[in-house]
Amino acid sequence: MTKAIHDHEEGRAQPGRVTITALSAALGLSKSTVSRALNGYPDISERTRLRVRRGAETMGYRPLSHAQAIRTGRVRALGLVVQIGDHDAQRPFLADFLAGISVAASAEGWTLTVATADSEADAVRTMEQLVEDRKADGFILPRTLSHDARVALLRARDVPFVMFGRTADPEGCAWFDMLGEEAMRDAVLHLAGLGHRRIAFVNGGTAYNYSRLRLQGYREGLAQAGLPEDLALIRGGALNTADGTRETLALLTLAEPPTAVVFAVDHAALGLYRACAGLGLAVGRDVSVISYDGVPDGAHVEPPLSSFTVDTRAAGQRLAELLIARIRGAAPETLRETARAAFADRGSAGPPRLSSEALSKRLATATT
Amino acid sequence: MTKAIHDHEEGRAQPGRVTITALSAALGLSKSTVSRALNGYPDISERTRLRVRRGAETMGYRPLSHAQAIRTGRVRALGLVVQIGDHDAQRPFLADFLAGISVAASAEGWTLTVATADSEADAVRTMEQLVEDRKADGFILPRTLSHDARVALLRARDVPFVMFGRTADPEGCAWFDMLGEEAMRDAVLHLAGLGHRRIAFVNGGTAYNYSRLRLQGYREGLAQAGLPEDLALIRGGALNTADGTRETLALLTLAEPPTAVVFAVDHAALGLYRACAGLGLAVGRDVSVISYDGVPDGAHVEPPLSSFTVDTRAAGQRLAELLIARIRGAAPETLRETARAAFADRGSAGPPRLSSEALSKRLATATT
DNA sequence: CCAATTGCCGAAACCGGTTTCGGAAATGAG
DNA sequence: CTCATTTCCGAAACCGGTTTCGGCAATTGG
Repeated sequence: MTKAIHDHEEGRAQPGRVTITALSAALGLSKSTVSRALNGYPDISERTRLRVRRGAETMGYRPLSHAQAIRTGRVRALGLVVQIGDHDAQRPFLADFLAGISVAASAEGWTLTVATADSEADAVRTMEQLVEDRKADGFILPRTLSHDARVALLRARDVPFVMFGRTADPEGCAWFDMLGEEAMRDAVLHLAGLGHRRIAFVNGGTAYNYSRLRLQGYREGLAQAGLPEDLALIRGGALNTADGTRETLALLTLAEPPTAVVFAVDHAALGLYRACAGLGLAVGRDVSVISYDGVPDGAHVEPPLSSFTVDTRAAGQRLAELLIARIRGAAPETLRETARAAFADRGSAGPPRLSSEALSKRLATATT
Repeated sequence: MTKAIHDHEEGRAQPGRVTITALSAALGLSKSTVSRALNGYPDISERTRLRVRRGAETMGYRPLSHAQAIRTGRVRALGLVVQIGDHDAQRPFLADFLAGISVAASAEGWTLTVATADSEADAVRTMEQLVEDRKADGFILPRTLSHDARVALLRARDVPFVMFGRTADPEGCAWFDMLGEEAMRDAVLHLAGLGHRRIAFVNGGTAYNYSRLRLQGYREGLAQAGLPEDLALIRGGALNTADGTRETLALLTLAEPPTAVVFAVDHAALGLYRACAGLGLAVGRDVSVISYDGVPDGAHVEPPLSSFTVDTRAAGQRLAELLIARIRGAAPETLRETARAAFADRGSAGPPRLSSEALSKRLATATT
């Protein structure tokens, strides 16, 4: 009679599960002793602790995280809010990123709660919900902005988080990041070493913090190579192939066009291929290009795109490990790591066949 | 003194949260009455139920799912185990798929628990863990196989699930699926209508259930167009661009090559572009192609790939809705839906410029 | 040798919900 | 008007854990 509207066959405790009560009974101990033994309280003798551990092992006892959560407030879940349509470059990485997080999380018995959002404001709202409903104990923040509303929220609410990327104000922030600036610097040095004198730079989205750093790396490279900085050769806001094509055309129609271009984003670099194809230029010979990300598509163009590749899976894994440490109480200052991107030299960068002047002349005749 | 090893500042009930006890006190009712009122029990008067609803609304009461779960066994979370490295085609869809699921789930106050696996066996193990730890109340199964170990597990454990795709044995299965067979049939009819007489088919992975259906659709198209079936024109196992290039070359070097090719998978179809480029053939003129999936990359080749596009986001959304209904007790037989893929005619399929014989002859001269 | 600690564990309260059970009041039948 | 049903709600048990509190035994200090 007294029955919920939506009734399934559920509701009763499942038979197989061994609870802490069953375990304590089997061991002849009280629930509280078992609980404290397993959670590392100091007022349990080493002998008992060991006995409890072994008993739990053999009986296959696994505490239900949501039963623990009711008292502790922690559900042993990491949170990730993915911003959709943010920019296309994010997508190919997602599966690998998730794989890395998932592997690190499950190694510690944690899980991953994923939500999506279609704007930064929406992301903040979504995270707020997840925190409110205690669906995650902390968050991984991909694509950190220079001034990030998500960081502000989490700081205010005192929710643990780890950024994939660094930020302007490091106060209370933990992070893992790739050294994009070093990659850009090395790209310039590599091209300069091949003999290029006019090396352009096409940056990604300006709001992202990485853009600032990569531009800085490009400049550092020029300086170390003893090359002058030409503002006409620095462009930005290129996130996808169409953007890349546009920026390439703008660069090549300059009075003194570059003979090599460094891109901050692979997908934009792929646009250079299309621009060159339209102009009858050979990539890697007439125009050289080096980029950053290591997207799979880059291997399928001709010549394959030379790029600093990021191990997204490893990044996800490390981020999850850092976040778990953070949730367990480690100070954010001790949880800051960076890694280098590996240069995959695949042939899109070679010695300049034409000088800037010759290139300019050839383009003038080609387009008329 | 008595303190856990890893102590953060957490542990106490957060101040802002309004519990069911607080709500019931404010209403002058008992906890049990409030609980039953909100959960639709019939032994609560309509007047009281309304009063409770309003009170909950104004006080901002939101039950903690994990507190409910301790008794009900349900955590209001959907589960998704993504198979990594399964095949590349899956990746670009992932973000949209997640977005769809996420949106439908959060509309009902549910969340999404994601894990990854690198094989089917691993996926089964992972799902078992999630069920065991009650991290998900049910699962969405992407990429259904004809004989799926995941289905066997979930059936045995009586865990609700919904498939993205159909399966050989529909017993107890709910699903949402795209009518790939109709798309393949229509592709053949479209090409036949343009004048093509020799139309090849390159299928995807044979283990997937969709492959069986799409092949069937191709055959149906031939039959309806009154064209003979030539086994030499039917190939399979092409999942990525390299596969597609290989299969295209195999087809074009036949004594009687096809003038048009239908692909079951966009990424494989992109391989045809590379094969044609190598052979000096113009896609859409010398060789026509129609494919299936609607991946973004298809829009960036020349001419853009004509493809039956799948609205992955909508699929994810519908799947989540179906799964929630299933978890709430709806019979699986009532939760089976299909949708058509929309044909995006972008120019890679045109009337045959060369006959099969002429094409063969031209290829013979080109390669020597 | 006695008092004060210390080490170790059990009893019980608690977390925030759900569900069972029983009883008072209202309703209907005779 | 009485008695049997309903209708509707409260008290209390319960879910599976964690944490507080207190007590007994063994140790230490003087």
